[in-house]
Amino acid sequence: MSRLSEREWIVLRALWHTGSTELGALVDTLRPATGWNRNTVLTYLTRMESKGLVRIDKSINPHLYYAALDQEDCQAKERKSFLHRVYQGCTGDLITAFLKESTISKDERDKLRQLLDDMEV
Amino acid sequence: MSRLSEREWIVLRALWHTGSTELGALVDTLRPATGWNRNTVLTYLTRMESKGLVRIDKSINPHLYYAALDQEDCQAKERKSFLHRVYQGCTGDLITAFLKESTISKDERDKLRQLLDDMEV
DNA sequence: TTTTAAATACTACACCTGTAGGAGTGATAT
DNA sequence: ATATCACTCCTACAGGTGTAGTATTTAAAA
Repeated sequence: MSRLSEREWIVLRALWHTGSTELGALVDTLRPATGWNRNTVLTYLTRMESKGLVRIDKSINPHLYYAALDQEDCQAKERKSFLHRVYQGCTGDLITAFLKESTISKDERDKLRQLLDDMEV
Repeated sequence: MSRLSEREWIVLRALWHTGSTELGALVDTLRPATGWNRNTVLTYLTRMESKGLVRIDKSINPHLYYAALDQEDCQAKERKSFLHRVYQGCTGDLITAFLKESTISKDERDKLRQLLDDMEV
């Protein structure tokens, strides 16, 4: 229900990326960036299962771990929370701030312009 | 050092808004939206002081409470964290997502277009 | 100046989070 | 078959967070 923690995002990103994973492979994936101990990852997974963030297929051995939530749903929830927490709902200010500090490519700028144009009724 | 919690944002927003505040006034400001007990607010304030988020002027009575951090700095930190956590650093995707679900006014759209144009070297 | 109302200080407690260690269990390599 | 190594389960523990209650001090009102 509440917001995902930093670590939960890291775990979910890995699971979204790989689809379904055994513990060992997941640990290997995560270790370079995080240095997490195998049991640390396992604890995260089981805690996240009880929160409904992860699904564990225990019918086979080793178990298979899945993200239980849709990535776009999680992003949407996080967007909403961020927008209100940091910008009190003012999307214009938010986008302006991101835009000003970004170094997006010409292509991306064109795509955004296109999006803006499409919004004119 | 670590990210601000939801509650910490709420307290800081109030303090940014009012500049400096006595406890009673702060509680009155916060209660409608939060229902927080006076001592709950006080606990937040003292904990936030030890984290360097709030400054307390104890030379007078009742004490005066201030935000110890700059709002724009906090927003920038949160933007950075959000960008990487949720969009792995891809500002274009992020802005697109916010734009698509927004209902920003024509004025704001024009301002954004202007910003994009200014970015063309 | 005594009562009262507000403010502060101190304490509490349950739940969450980060981070594993140890013990048992199952599969695998020899 | 047995030793080994990964995997799972259970346990632990410190520090953070949400949410106050109690006790004490200060200021204001009567």
